[in-house]
Amino acid sequence: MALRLHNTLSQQVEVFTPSERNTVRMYTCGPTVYDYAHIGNFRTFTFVDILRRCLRLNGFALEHVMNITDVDDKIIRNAVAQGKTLAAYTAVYTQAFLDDCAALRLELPERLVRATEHIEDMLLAIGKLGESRHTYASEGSVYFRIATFPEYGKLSHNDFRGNIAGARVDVDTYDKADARDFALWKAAKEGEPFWEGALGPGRPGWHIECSVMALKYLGETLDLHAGGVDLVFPHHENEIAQSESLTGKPFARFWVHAEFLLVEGQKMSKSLGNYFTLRDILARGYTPEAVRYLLASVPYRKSLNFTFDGLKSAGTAIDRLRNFKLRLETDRLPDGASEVWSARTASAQGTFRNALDDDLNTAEALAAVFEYLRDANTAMDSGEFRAGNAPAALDLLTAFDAVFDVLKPSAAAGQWSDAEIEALIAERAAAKKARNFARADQIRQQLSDQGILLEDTKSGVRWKRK
RNA sequence: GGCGCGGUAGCCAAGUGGUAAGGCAAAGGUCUGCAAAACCUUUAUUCGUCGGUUCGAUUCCGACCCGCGCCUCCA
Repeated sequence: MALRLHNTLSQQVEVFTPSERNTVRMYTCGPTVYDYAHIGNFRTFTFVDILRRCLRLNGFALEHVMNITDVDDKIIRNAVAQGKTLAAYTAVYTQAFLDDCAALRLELPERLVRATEHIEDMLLAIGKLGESRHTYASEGSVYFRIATFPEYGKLSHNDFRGNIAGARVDVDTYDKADARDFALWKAAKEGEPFWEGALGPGRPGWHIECSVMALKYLGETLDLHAGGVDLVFPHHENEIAQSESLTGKPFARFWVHAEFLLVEGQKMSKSLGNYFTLRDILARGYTPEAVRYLLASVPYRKSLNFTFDGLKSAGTAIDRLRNFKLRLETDRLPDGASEVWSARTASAQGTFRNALDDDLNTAEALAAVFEYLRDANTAMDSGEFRAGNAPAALDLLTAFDAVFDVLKPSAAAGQWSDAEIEALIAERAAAKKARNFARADQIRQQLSDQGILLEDTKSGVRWKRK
């Protein structure tokens, strides 16, 4: 079954394949590094990560570019207020973003690009757009003239031929010819950092950076472009207008957008006190894996209700998966292999993969794994599941973790070495044999204090870090 | 007002024109020196509301109600 994705352009779920050979050329919108990224941002970035992994699971190679927007109004405002250079200011939040991504196990794109390192490219592109009469200058700024791009609105499915009834209009509309026009180059204001160029002192508008960097590294027509739904309009619509005006070719074949995240059923906002960064959540004692699991478990096209209850239950679900894996690795199972279970495992793999292929239906993929897990546990209890079935079952978990990536615990909680732990376990076994349960429990407690949990099973003692 | 998404058990959530996956929570049970792990049973006659089509609708159509997003910077 081939991978299918919802394409915002067609508003349909379509079979996805790269246009050439086997490599997917994709671009996703990255963060504006004016502050720590919040949990809503990470919903989208987690979706992109899941998308990457599913593309790879389908045998595609990736050529993925993501931008870091390191120049914009807020950055300039904050940097100036703090008396820092743009570079010094954005370095802090860029690093914080990368750290957060690492904590959430988000793969980095093949190429991470910064807006400020492509100013020349942007100036060139704006110049070219000028030559083809897609731009006009006003009070030192340069704008893109939407009227020159008749297809404007094809992504957001808005019909802009009439008035924009009810739409609020930008305060600086007065220097634009049309409310829809957007800035390609913004004239520098007093005291602001700026770049010097053919267009006069200023800085690039937001939309142009994505077009320029995508075209530069990925060519005229991308296979896939992704981001959050809120970017559909105007950001991606504007990218299309610029890019297609430059190249005359379709900018991207697939546009894929992740829905919004709510917190406790409400939209996240600083005034409601439900605005969280990853750091805020980890500081409350939740693990990055639980956050990742929760963000990944709701299919990307459905808005995700982020709750602390949900985070807790994600943690419990992960524990159950880890326990299952540990059991597969440590239980002494009867020799041989059950044909029934060989078939059952293969079927679970198939269901898992098909669910992901179906527009990244992570909820259904998880259901396939849990259903299998429950039945396999039962079969292990009854002796029906045999040693020869374990490798395939572990393969299923490997496939699962290639996408969800939550099985390996993040923090090495215990300071003790494996050898020290094993020694204590041996001592406890001896104590138990001598029916010295007080000493046995003492050792259990001692290990527990170090974050080590012992489990007595039919196959012997096994331990894990909590 | 325009465009888009959604309303399924206590919470999260999948899904199909043929009679409701999965996770978490809760209760009871099995196993167990203790603990952990694991499993079993129970928890939606019902899928926002009202109509329509159909032998049959949660699933299709229409209307309405509610929530959310975008239309200005925004994941």
